[in-house]
Amino acid sequence: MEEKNFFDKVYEVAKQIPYGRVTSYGAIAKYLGAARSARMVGWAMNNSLTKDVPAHRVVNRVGVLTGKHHFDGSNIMQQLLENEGIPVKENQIVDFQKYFWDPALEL
DNA sequence: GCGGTGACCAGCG
DNA sequence: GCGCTGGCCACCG
Repeated sequence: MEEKNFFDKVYEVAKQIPYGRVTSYGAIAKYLGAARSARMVGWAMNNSLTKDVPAHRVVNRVGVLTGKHHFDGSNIMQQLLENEGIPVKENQIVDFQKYFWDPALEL
């Protein structure tokens, strides 16, 4: 029961991302105990797009909206982040480290 | 049932 | 200092 798959864990963590905060694939992967599996985290986000998971709050380790291309429009991901008070410039989050939320650190 | 792929990250040359 | 390769697990064809 508690032993969910990697995907399910990613969904749970992504859902726990607080408002106005962002995290990285590596942070989630590391929290799950597999920092080297960050690739799969991104793939999980791809499936999370059809779920209630705020995938727009998840970016790479440098704060770049790598997955924006997977959203409906082109700047949808950026609009969502700015709507939460997170400044985004050139598909990159400004002061990313300031808004960075580490699940392994706060959970 | 098997092989390839995927929104990445970190180490090594 | 920069560039490339390896690694991890689940889903798609």
